[in-house]
Amino acid sequence: MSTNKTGGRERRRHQGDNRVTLKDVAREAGVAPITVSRALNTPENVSAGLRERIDNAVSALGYVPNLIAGGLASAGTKVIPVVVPSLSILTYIEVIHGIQQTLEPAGYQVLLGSTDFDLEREASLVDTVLGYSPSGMIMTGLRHRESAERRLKAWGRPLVEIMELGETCIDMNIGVENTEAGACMARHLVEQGYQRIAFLGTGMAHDYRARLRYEGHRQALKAAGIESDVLFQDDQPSSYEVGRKLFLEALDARPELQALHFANDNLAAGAILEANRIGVRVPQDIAIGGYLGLSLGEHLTPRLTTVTVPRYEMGVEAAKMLLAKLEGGSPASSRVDIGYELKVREST
Amino acid sequence: MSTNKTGGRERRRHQGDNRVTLKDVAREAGVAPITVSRALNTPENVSAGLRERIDNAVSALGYVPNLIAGGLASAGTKVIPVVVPSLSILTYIEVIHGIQQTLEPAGYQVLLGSTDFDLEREASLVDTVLGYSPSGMIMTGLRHRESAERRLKAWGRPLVEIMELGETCIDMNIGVENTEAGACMARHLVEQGYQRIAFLGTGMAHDYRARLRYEGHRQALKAAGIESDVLFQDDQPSSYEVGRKLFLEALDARPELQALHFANDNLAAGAILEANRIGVRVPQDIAIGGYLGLSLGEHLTPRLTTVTVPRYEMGVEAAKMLLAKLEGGSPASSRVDIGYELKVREST
DNA sequence: CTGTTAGCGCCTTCAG
DNA sequence: CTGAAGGCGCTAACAG
Repeated sequence: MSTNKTGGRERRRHQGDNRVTLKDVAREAGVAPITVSRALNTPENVSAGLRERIDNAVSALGYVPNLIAGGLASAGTKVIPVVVPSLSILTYIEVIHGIQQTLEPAGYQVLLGSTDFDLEREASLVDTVLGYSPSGMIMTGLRHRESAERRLKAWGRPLVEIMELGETCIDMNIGVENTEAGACMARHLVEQGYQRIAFLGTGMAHDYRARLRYEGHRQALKAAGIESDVLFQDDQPSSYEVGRKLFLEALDARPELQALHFANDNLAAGAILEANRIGVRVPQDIAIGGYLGLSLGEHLTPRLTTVTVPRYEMGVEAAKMLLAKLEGGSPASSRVDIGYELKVREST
Repeated sequence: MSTNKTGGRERRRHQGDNRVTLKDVAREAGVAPITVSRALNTPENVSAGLRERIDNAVSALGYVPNLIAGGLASAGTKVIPVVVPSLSILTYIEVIHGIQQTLEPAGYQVLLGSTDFDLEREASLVDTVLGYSPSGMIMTGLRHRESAERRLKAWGRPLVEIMELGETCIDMNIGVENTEAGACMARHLVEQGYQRIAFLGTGMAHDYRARLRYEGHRQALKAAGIESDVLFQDDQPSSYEVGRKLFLEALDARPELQALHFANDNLAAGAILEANRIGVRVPQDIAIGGYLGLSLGEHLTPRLTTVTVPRYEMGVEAAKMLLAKLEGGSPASSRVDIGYELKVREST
């Protein structure tokens, strides 16, 4: 059945290497391999007749391009590494979701990388993923190891740094002003008349964006002439459980507290749920504010006051910026402030 | 500064193609390229002296391997595509997290793919990701398009199908018996003495695993001689909001209902939160059961009775099965039942 | 233990 | 619009 009349000694080295190649298609269609390549990648450069013959051959043989070979030859794969600090934090998941939903229809695949908030691992991850000759890349935050930053700059392809906003970025930047967002909630609490206010966070030793929000919180309280150093923190990843613990701890240690500013909605939700359980009234006994805008917040009783950040949209926009640059043009802007919004609900 | 004394006409075709290659390292260390390759991949096959010279050259030049070239030459990249139906559903996220945490330390990267529950897209996604010559792959569910299944079988490398358990799989399988899990909760509700029981789900038209749980629910009720067709459903993705809507709808349409069996904890949580808000007592006025074991369930008042599935662990195990096979051996078992557990809490 | 040789499958360049 | 030649960077196979 095979057309293998010419000696049949072609060495097939790798196991399972029975895949149909461009060459097979070319033979079937009676054209040169390069013509098949063109018919697939730039059909407008191939006559209609050949195009059809080639398309037929492709589906007859069930040809699927080897993207690795293509990537090697053209020095770039349609892979976009997305490096985030954690996959257990909903925020990053939602951003990734936005990125993926935007990139996949454009023919790009997301290569996932997680650093666990460790810049050293981030640097080595950068080395690894650059090894896949990606066309572009998305990273979290603006602070990186010197070595990673150098590598990325030398690489010179489209790169979007997300979640945070800064004066200088490697290539493109989209995010929010964490300091301002933290200050925003703090000011709101002050305006509501609360005086004894605490900040409650977790993993702040490595999550510097949370630290920035705390910094904003402190500045705002200081500006209002209020004690600004009441801080409760923990090391574990954010969860309802940690929020609950922090809440009980604060209640116990500083019963005079009037308002709690949580570093994120997971913690704040854990606190409200515990308040429900033990009969602490929010906000009458104590007010609670969060950060993020998780949908859960709207379903709690009382509904959670929070500073929302459009996370899914941030992912979408980051991907669009990348695509714009990948497809030749330059993005509308290489630095976009995705913004945040104070949602005053019932918990403050 | 450069050592480019030999004519300097080497053609560098691609933009930005100033990367250090294996050849550069070889020249620097005064050995053949293959020796560098070996020093990096199988150091035990290179003498200590050369190894050191090579390591020095590598760091002096800042060499980073081109994984694409390596992948082409050795017919396999250290990329593992993970294909899931959705990135907006926490379940899959947690599984992915487990997979990623297990694969990354072993030197593999996760390539993300999402099908939106569309088997047609799944099939084309399979074609695409196979183009990256992955070493192995993880897919969701046991039902695929004929074309995808054929392709995957012909591919012949390690593949784990997750989330569901079945008689026949392509290569390896880990998951739970959805039908039994559904029956388990239904039986529990009957044992608690509830007679008028409804099932409430969403997206069941495309999510056949949810349909299987409903099927189990029906069988269990039928076996107990109870009306088993009370079903409320919706098309949107699961969310607290949809759970809330379904809950109100059921309350309104069938006030005689005594227990609600939700297709997942997101929906069930939405219902409990709404019950809290409108003053419906759970379980006194109506009982509520879920499926998954989301951590939120333990923090609600009342705490949610649910059938838990170890999602993170399933990801870890799936990755381990894959690694076992990739690293030559064969996994302990190629079909593992990760199990589920009925957690009776306060909501039933 | 080290090197030589010959590709992996595709795409870039340059000719026709 | 189509084709021939050569190479992307690395590694498998086979010597020494």
